[in-house]
Amino acid sequence: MKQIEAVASLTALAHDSRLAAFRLLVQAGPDGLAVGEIGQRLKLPGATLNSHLNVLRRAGLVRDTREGRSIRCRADYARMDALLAFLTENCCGNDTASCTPACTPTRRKRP
Amino acid sequence: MKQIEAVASLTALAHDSRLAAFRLLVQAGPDGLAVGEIGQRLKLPGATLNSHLNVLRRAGLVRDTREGRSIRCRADYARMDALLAFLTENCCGNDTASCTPACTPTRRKRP
DNA sequence: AATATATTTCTATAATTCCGGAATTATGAA
DNA sequence: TTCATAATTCCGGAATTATAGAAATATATT
Repeated sequence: MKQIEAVASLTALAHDSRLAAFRLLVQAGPDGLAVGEIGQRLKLPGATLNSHLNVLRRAGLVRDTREGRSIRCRADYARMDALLAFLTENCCGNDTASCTPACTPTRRKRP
Repeated sequence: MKQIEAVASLTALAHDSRLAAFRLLVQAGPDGLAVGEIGQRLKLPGATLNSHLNVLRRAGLVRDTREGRSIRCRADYARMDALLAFLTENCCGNDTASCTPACTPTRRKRP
């Protein structure tokens, strides 16, 4: 991931409503949520929500597909992971001695 | 980590110069870098750099200690990790079946 | 076709952030 | 104390972003 893309992603997430919307989608999983559903949960006017979703879309963090007259949004996990990797890239100059446990994130357990 | 803290951290990182500075510190490791050193590497005027560092400090992502007339900055790894954890929290509703490998970030291996 | 629902685009106002020169503060050296 | 270096604060104009009403578009239903 390029720095310019990382900044776009971080900018997209750096807002109360957008971060809330993105986390809803992350937690919703592969099924995602319809735009209207997000709006109901966050209690946002349509135009406001849409402009925020557009920021997340441009950043590549949210994808969507039309389903009838609804539009279903999903978090792009690969994009999110690329962003997290970018932040910790070459942490401590890859000197594992000084890097652990200092900058080793506590990660979810793999099943 | 609270949402409001996450937004502050993301806002801090959502800028070209600030992200570059933070990554320099992440990669520098426990020794960190002096303010002036960061300024030289990023070629930023003092006032500009300082205002950016203040944003990172307020967000809790950068700590510093005075050393003589220099001030040495360090990335706060715990804070960074908390932010990454916040983003992926309860991913896919913790349904590991749908969550792997979709939203399992590839992170650095533990040594 | 006519109507209802879902979402988006357009638009304007309000609010916030960015930048860096100049002045100021802090520390160490002569 | 005087001087030099390092870093910070102050300030205000320029640029960007946020918000949401109204109008427009897309799809489904009758």
